[in-house]
Amino acid sequence: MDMIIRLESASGRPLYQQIVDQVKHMVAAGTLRSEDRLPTVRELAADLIVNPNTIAHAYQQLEREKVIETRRGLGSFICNSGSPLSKAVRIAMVADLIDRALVEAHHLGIEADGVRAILEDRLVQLGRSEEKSHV
Amino acid sequence: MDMIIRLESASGRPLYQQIVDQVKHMVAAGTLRSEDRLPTVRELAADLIVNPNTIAHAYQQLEREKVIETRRGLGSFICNSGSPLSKAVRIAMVADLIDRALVEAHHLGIEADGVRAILEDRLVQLGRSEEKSHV
Amino acid sequence: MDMIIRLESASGRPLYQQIVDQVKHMVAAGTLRSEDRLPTVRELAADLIVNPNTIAHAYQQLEREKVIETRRGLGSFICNSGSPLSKAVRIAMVADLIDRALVEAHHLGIEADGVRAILEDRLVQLGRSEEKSHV
Amino acid sequence: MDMIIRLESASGRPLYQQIVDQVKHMVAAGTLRSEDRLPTVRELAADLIVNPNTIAHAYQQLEREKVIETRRGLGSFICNSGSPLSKAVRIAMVADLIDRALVEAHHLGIEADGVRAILEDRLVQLGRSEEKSHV
DNA sequence: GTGGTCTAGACCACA
DNA sequence: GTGGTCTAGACCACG
Repeated sequence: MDMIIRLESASGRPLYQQIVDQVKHMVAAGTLRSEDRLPTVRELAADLIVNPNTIAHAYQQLEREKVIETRRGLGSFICNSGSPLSKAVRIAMVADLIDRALVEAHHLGIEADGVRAILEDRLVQLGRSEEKSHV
Repeated sequence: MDMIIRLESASGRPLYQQIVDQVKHMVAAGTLRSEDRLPTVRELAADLIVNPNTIAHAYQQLEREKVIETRRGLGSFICNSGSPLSKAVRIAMVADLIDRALVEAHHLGIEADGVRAILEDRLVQLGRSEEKSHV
Repeated sequence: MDMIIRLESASGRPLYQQIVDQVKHMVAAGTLRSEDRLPTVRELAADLIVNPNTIAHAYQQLEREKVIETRRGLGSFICNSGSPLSKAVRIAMVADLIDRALVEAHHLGIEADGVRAILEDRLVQLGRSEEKSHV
Repeated sequence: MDMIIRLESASGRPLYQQIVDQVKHMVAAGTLRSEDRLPTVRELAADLIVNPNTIAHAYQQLEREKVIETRRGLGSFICNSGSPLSKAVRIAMVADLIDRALVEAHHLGIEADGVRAILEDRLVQLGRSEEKSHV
């Protein structure tokens, strides 16, 4: 199975960050599971046609966030260990992201109920993408 | 009334982006309303003790997003936009931000109910800052 | 004032890690205080005769650990914000380091009281180096 | 009796180093005593499911540190060393490790009394693992 | 001028 | 063969 990552070099978002985002998304969606092995740094670099250092940077950030663990000489693997951050910090991080979504929603003319509906929809989508990957 | 903006030079988020965020936040909360006049670039630069270029950059972005309108020789004013984007596009933009929050929440060990609770909390916070502005 | 860092390229310990260690040591000892400005990446690179990327790597790690904060376009500054890690994790980290010291002490024939004495001595030294820097 | 070693492939710490640490820990705790025989390289490699080279590397380092002694054709044995280093050097080595713990503790917001408490706790833990080995 | 990102390519430790 | 470290040098966003 290939891990499918799609980079947009024009997006302004750093390449390594796009990789981090997409791996985290796949883990949250269940497409990648605990103990799954990621492509090696060199493989993914060749696949995405970017410098191996860029991939290494992304993998190191994923490891710092405890999304993956790297076993020397073997490769990198998804792990599901809990975040070492304090609960208050974790909630603040999510609250900040929710805040941004709410402000943006207001400017786009989407009210509270609309945001609630979108939230429920995305929760379902994230859950279902797991089933999709088994079809 | 002064427009109160608080910058964190350490947040990693660019200063101009923080200004954009906070102006949009104030509009979302009702602290700023259509036709309200913003401080001039120079005034705000002196107030926040930052480079005027930084303020100008922020105002330009706000104008691009149709949050404010600059009238030659008169200053910048909040305009009630009415987003020109289609409903589907607008929902997709908010859904994308919600998605990021959900992915992050998953990795921080915060489940669906936790995110719902945070959403309700932030909705209340946004509402309250509106009430404060009515005092 | 120069920030004095001494690298041993033969020590096996990565250069960037040696820089991180020494900055943290100086902060703990009071030689560097909140709001003190660090040399720029390029300055320190020229000073230590290493690649600027190596310094940048060290500074980024210090920022992740909330030892310094970097203000875009201005430089890096010592900050004294608390660790975002949960208390249990923080205690475990220190306990692990203490454990290593205890095991090493045993193999070197130093018993519990000896280690306690060394601890008290180092506590005093760390405190005093602050006074020394003011002479 | 088997020598129980538990490796964490995710810890970042090299496997061979973890083996060295744990053997030294067992000697410090009294679980292993002078003249005790260690498993052969092949036995331990099979037991831990790692490359024999890794075990050999660990044993070589233990021998360099005079923790074990390899007797041709007989195997490896714990030796009660008696470090050849001068007292001043030995104290300096432990002091350096304590220093690192203190610097880390400072940055994690753990004060002197907290470190003292952790030290006493770890001393008790080391002692208890010795008692367990007497059962 | 400041740090951040990315490329290219070398060397080393580890398994 | 795997990732980690370091060098060298380019380009860009930010202030």
